[in-house]
Amino acid sequence: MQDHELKFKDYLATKGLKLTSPRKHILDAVFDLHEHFNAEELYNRVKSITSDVSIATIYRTIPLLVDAGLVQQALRSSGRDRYEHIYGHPKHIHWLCKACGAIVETDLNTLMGAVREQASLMGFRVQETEISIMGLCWKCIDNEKQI
Amino acid sequence: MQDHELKFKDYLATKGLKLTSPRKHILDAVFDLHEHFNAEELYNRVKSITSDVSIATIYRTIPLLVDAGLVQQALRSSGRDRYEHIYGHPKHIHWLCKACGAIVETDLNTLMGAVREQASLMGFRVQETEISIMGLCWKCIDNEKQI
DNA sequence: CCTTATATTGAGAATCAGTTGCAAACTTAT
DNA sequence: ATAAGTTTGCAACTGATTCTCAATATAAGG
Ligand SMILES: [Mn+2]
Ligand SMILES: [Mn+2]
Ligand SMILES: [Zn+2]
Ligand SMILES: [Zn+2]
Repeated sequence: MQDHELKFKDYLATKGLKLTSPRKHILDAVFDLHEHFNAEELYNRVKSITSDVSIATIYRTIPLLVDAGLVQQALRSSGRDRYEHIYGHPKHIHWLCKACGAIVETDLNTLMGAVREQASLMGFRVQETEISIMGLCWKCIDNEKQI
Repeated sequence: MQDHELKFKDYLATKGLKLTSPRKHILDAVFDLHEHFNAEELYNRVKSITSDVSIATIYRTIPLLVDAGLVQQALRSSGRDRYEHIYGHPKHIHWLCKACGAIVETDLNTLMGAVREQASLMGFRVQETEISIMGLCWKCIDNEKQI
């Protein structure tokens, strides 16, 4: 059994819930997917493996995965909530290019020092940070110059 | 005429649009309101001054204000898009307490140095930054201790 | 003023992501 | 096997936002 499967099972146990087959398939799909995803994309991914799911169960399972610390919300895009798996991944910053839509991720560590400093100053206990920076990626800046 | 009204009018002019009475009332309400607001809250605020608006016009005007650089999206909360006026305000970080829902704002400058450094390393041209930090405020940490 | 072209508005209908009620199917513990 | 509690798919629902459309308003030109 994989690490994240164990963690999900443990989490479910503490809530008196069970690791069922649909939940297992959803979990697998989430960790197979190395991009941000929305509920429907996740649904399609799971369906391509097994018919053993409904979109309702997708919507019901995502909050469980988030609460278990396996998934976090990512940048909402075109009116839909998006997510990404995080267990075993370092926290990161999202850089969104407004021209081409590319999302680049970078490490959060350098910024976290500054965040922690400000947090301790105001007595705030940080649980989650979401840092999104929008602008232009180097490719789109290059294109712009050529015009 | 106030500064932001001029700016809105200029923006509208460049788009061949007009500064009408409903738009003026909405703009005023936005800059009277010194908190984050959603469409309905803004609607109620405008209605308390004049009956000269509909919720449809609120929804139609918000994107104009955003595009004009007078308003920006803030943390979405309980399924509704939230906004805040920004013209003349420094960019800031949002600290959201997950226990009591309080939103504290702090200056962005200390963090911006680190952001810029990382940006120049990757050749990214920053246009907007959204930094949201979720956790517990000092009041809620205090309460927790007493339990 | 009058005319015309264009922009704007409110009202209500439509959309659509996400949620929920429910009855059938499962699980797990007696 | 029985009972108690959990899960699921389906379809109906919800509610924020968007869209349609007919009626008004606006601005420019004559
Ligand atoms: Mn990511
Ligand atoms: Mn703010
Ligand atoms: Zn780009
Ligand atoms: Zn608090």
